[in-house]
Amino acid sequence: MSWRDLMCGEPRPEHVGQELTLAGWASRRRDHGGLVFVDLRDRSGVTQLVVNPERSPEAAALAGEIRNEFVLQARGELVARSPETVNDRMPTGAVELAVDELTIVSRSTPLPFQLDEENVDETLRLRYRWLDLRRDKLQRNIRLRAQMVGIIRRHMEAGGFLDIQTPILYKSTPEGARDFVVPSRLHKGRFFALPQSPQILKQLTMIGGFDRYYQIAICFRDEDLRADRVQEITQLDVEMSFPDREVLFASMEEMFATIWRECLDIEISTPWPRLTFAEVDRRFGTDKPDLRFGLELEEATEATRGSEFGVFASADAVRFLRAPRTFSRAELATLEELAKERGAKGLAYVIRDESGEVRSPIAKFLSEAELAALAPAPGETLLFAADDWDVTSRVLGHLRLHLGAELGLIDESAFTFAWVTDFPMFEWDADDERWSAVHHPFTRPTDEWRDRFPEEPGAALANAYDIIVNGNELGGGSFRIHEPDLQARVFGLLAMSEEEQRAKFGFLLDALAMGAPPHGGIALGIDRMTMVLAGEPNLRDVIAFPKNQAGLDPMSGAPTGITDEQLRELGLTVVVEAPQ
RNA sequence: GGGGGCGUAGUUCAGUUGGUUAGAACGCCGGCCUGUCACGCCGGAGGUCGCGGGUUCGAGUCCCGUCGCUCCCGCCA
Repeated sequence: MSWRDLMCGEPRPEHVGQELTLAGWASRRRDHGGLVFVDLRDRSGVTQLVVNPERSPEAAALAGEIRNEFVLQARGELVARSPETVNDRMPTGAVELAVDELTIVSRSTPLPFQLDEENVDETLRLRYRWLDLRRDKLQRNIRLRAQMVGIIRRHMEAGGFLDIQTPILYKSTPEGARDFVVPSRLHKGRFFALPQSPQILKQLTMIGGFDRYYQIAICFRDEDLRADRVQEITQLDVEMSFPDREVLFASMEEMFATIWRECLDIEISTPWPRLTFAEVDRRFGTDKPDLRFGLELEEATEATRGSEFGVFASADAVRFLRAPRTFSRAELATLEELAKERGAKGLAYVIRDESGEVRSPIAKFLSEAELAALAPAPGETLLFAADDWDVTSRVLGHLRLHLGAELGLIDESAFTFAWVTDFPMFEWDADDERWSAVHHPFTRPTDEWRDRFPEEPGAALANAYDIIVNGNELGGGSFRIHEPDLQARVFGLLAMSEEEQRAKFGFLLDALAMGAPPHGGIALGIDRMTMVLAGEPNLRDVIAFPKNQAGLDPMSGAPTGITDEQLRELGLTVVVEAPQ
């Protein structure tokens, strides 16, 4: 006898009259004393079993023992339900299995939480993840992810990209995020690092002659977590030799269009808009703007240069949002809190109410000319940030998102993709008093800046790009440096001595010196893509076995201590006592 | 490293200005029930109110500390 003839979600009227065996979990039992109904569930759906003592006394006797999440196998005849008992809410609601033979394959202890309960404490869900995974939402998310990965692989293979694996045990490059390190038993006192990205290795595959590479790679970063950030992320890593930006962009756009079409039945329009970093920073105050709504930042630095309001007159930048309504005192206080959270010292505002009256604590400082330049229309509120440019971007960019949601400006059904290009090469690290790479130190400057980036590092632009959608960054990439002298100059600007360059990246410089083709690529976050695709606010709900926000696994207890014997073998001493 | 929120039955929650024996729903256990589909009805068990200390005649409730989770800031080339 076969294990089952159909999945639980499959029986339809055309199967009526067939003898079938179904197997799955008892998601619900309704015991009428005589008749017993069981909702039998597997990954495909649910079919109702009817156990009738007149049809099978043995099955009826056993049915009384069924509890939630028992695994059952049932053989019987698929019958049509009488019209008044058809359940329109389920796909299999017109039929049911009249059970002749029932087997309790596997029993379950009472569950720590119910599978149809919402808002169950996440720690509990993670501890019993095998149960959590049976819930509809997790089933849907994990399946969606697998479907998406399948599409990605087919797309990359069709484009001639070769799937090449790179090592998980690799070299620590303490630049950027903190490394996860792994001690070496064979070489005591030495450590591998888990890759933060296969960046250098994929460049080496180009130098190694595979001119199109892709990999679905796991990358590790030992940093604190967030709802949308975990320590091990899965990314689609792509690299090509003799790269053509149009080819790469078009390929990615087509891939996303296919994913959205096949997974959501949604057509996304291509090609996507391309915006420079300078433009999105100016208009939206962020490098990953949500383009589903307007409410763009406006600038008043010049208009208020001579203002009697000292804060405006002396600030590097005075910028504002023009919100299409008025706010109460309490609402303004909330907005000011949000602004201060992002580093603002305060939040000045100008309200012109419907009657044309201007209400503002700073109105008395503003001249007629200044007010005229700002031009608040009746029913509008202007919200100001005055500080250095980056602070005004951060504050107003954040307020813009808050107001977009609050004022209902966002079309929740829309997916607005875009490319952001021309990122700065470098940013000044005030703590370390040196330049650091915005993207990574292998990123190529634009042709315009190729030879003169050291003259004005803060203004130099990189040939780098990000994919954004609805305020999320899904990934980014760049063209890389393939000339050893240019690479050494960039390392040099990053305050890396020649010895340091040799120690950390000597092998890359050597490789670049032996016939490196021009190359470039992109990396996309699979987890975040799934999150956007599934409409999930929490990254952990699109990962089968995630860790919690503290980076712990409540299911297995990892990370755990290791035995003294293991420590001895590794040549390690632990100086911190692990808590119980 | 810092800030906000939460912590009461197996689960999700309620619990008034501090006041009798801490409640509800679901789940669990027992019983009844042949057309339910969140089945229904009757009965029952189940609590160190996260933990420690304090104030008080009296603390789930107020105060202090601590632990855990979660969200955010820093951090994440």
